[in-house]
Amino acid sequence: MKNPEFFPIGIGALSARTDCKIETIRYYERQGLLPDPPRSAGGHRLYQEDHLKRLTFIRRCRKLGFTMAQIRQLLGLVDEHQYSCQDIKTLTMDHVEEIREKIDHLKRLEKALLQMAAECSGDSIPLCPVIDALYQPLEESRSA
Amino acid sequence: MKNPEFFPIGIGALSARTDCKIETIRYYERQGLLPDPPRSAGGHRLYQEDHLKRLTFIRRCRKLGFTMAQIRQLLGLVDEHQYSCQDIKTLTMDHVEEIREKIDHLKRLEKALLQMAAECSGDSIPLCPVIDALYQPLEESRSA
DNA sequence: TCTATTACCTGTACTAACTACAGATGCAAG
DNA sequence: CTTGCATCTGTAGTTAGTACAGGTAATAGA
Repeated sequence: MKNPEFFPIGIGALSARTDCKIETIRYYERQGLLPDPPRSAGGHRLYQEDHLKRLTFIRRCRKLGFTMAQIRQLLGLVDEHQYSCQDIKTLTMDHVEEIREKIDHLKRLEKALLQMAAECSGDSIPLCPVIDALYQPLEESRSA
Repeated sequence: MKNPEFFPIGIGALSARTDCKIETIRYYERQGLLPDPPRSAGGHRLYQEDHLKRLTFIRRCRKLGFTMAQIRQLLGLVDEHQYSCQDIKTLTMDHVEEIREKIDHLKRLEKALLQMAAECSGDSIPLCPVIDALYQPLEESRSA
């Protein structure tokens, strides 16, 4: 047993166990991703194991790059007990497609920057083909 | 001549020529990337060719993924007439490095998602290894 | 039991890079 | 002169949180 602590736990303990800041937990609650937990007499949030699991799920999805809207969708399916493996796979592969597009885009940027930098002499003179290229009008892309 | 229009031009014309929304132009002005232009008697902004060039520069940098802070730095060098080719090359290659890190990160996400999705049967049963994996506690990453 | 120290509470404002709107004018053509 | 588009200012919204300020709750030690 790594954590010999018992439920319910406070927001601080939940934060420590999920690598999620306290403010972020309250933020997820406001956004409706986490249910409002019961409170102590004094108004402190008291969390059960279900909350821990759900927050773990949310955090892992975020680390995988899902947006909060996508997580909301995933949680919606799970909450309704209406999801099928196919649904989840579809959402996952949609997300993979988005990631691939981002990778493509970044690779194109990298290429363009490297091409410009390759023309730099590296001299200390106050003229630079990069600056030149960036200043050219939009319609024609600097004909050598 | 594609645009037989003469300076000074209004913000709408500048917007059309730079593929940059009017609100964005005003935003750049507030942020200090574009100098405050002279105004007409009634308070409308009047732009000269210098503004067009500078905005073109800013937009091109943004399309290449530079942040506004980085653009501010580039423009600072240019404005002071103190930049050298080496300075620009350094800034450019720093940015390339950031892009490479983003690509790496996205590739890792893609891999993780594909691994999870590969375990999906695609059946319509309400159980899914993806959901399973996402719900597992943080410390141990689901030992098969 | 008193007190000191955490832990936690709400509410607001900030981040980046815009976008969108409301409500009031300016300007140019017919 | 009026119509209608262009432009003006100022504010609020977007994403996914973070960072306070100012106050109360819970707890540990004396």
